[in-house]
Amino acid sequence: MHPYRTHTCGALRASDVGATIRLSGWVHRKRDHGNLLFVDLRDHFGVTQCVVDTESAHFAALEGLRVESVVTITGRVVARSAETINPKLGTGEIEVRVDEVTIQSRADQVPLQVNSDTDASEEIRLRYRFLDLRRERIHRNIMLRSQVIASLRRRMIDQGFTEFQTPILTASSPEGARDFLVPSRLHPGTFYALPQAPQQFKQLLMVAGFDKYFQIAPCFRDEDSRADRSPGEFYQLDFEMSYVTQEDVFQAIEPVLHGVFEEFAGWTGDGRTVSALPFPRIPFEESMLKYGSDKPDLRNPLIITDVTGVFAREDVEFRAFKGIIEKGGVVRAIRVPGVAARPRSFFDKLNDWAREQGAPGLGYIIVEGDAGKGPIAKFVPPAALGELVRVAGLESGDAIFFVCDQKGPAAKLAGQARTRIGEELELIDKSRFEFCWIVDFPMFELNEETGQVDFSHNPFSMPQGGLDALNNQDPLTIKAYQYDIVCNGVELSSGAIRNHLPEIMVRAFAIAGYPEQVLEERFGGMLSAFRLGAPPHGGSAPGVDRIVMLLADEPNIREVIAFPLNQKAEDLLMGAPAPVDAARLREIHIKPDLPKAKLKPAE
RNA sequence: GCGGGAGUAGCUCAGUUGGUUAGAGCGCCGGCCUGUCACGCCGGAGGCCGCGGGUUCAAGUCCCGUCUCUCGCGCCA
Repeated sequence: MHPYRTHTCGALRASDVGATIRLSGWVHRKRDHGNLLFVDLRDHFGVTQCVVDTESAHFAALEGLRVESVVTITGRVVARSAETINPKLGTGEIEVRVDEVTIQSRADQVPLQVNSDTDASEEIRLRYRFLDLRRERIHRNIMLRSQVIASLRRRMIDQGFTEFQTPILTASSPEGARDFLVPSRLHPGTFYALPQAPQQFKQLLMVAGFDKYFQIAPCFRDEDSRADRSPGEFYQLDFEMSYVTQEDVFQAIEPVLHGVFEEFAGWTGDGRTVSALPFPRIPFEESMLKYGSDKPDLRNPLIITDVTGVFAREDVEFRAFKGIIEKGGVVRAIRVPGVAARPRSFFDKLNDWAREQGAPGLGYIIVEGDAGKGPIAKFVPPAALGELVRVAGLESGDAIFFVCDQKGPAAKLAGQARTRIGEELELIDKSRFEFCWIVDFPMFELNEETGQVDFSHNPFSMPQGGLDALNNQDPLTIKAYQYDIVCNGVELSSGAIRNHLPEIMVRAFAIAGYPEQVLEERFGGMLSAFRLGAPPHGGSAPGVDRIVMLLADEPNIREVIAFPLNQKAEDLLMGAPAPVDAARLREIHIKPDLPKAKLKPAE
């Protein structure tokens, strides 16, 4: 017989009754009845109940074992009597009578409870991640992650993509985040950068003629974390295609994402559905207006409208808004159906929330019949109210909330209010995955601080209208072939049709204030490639961690990463980052210059 | 860098207006229990109340400082 096991802890069924078998696993839980002891033995595959009584020489050995110890149990499979069958367990029709016990590993008292839903603190969980990963929920998440990646890979290959590897030790890429740097030993004073994305390499692969590239690519960015953004490193389904239009890119990747979400929508067991193909394409401007965001959650039925015209009317004398409108501001409104009967506290709470966001408040009008009610209704005479009702599509019983500010901040606050109200009223249907493409991003934007025109996103996107637009159009009106894919308010990726023409690149960089020399210095490799025959190409890179997070229905990205860094980008289990010997530092020509307060003694 | 929340037993948390010896659940240790499956019952150990200072007759509780964790903003596709 195999020294460790003949079956896994999830395998035994009624048909195995009578067999002599061997199992190995962790002691999940013990139920000690004095002369009768039940041990739930757990491994990756499941749980099996093992039974031993005082007749057995092994009773004491098992009784004295703490949970999470590892044992090998040899015994006979017996059927459970009808009333002791456990339907919650796959192996619930049987149990194992213990004949022999080998203790493989004794566990001390555990710092977090593996067999319980009681949540431990983030710090404890990360310090003892190997224990945390034994727990059912996160164990399942990591398995989901593996299956999602396998599915993505299979679907990409089926679509005719080829998987490549690109360097980890490389030079800075143009993504705009802070690089992780690796000092060079052979070239004193110089550094590699870890890739923020394989951006330039995948474009070079297109120039090299490989046509359809993909990679489950590790990406590194030295930026602070968020609940949906892991610090340091993350994975993207990075892909790129040659001789494609924007629409070709959408049609290539949509079925992959749709397919994966369909495949795993049932993972949480609550009947989730995926929006139909093709996913809606929403221009950036429209998204900012209607949803107040470039990553709208389409499960939220609330829509924002522009009602600047109403408050600009001569018969409306609401000075607070008028003053802002005269300085070029706008009024955005959110129609919220059927909340007229809500208590005053509902409106006050939203007003307080808006103040916390730094706004003067969240004005509103409640529509009842032909009349408007609420603090600012008195400034809006019947004719103006009529226009408001028409513009915003109001019905009796609705409320309409107002945000007034300059265009950018107004859109943003209205978007936040839309989300807030949607959550408050539980309007967001958690059983849906709603995808959309956001298209026509602006190529340039005005830098608020410097007043200069700057790239608004990836500088390597192709401007719509090409060189002609760059030469003859107001830069701030030029759109790019740049797009994001969004699901349930989560930005899964951005992508673009790339700019493969050096003369357009030179002109675009000139508009953003970079002389040709800078372009040559930083991206000379790509430029020279584009001067030796480059195909038109484009692609995108959906975030794998976020896809898994959505499918696992987890609010935090760390729940779908086996060994995540904490919020301060530390690995508490491995002890990273850590100081290194002076000798190692000399070798790589580094002399630390530490701020005094941050000096920590090397342990 | 900035703002919100938190830090009390191995873990998760409660702790009233400042007032005896700081509690609960789970875990741990011991005892009882032959059909449990979150087994049950009895008993016990375990606390620098994050750390430092202050106010007070008296501080887990109030004040100041500081550290740590966490969520968000800035930053970042």
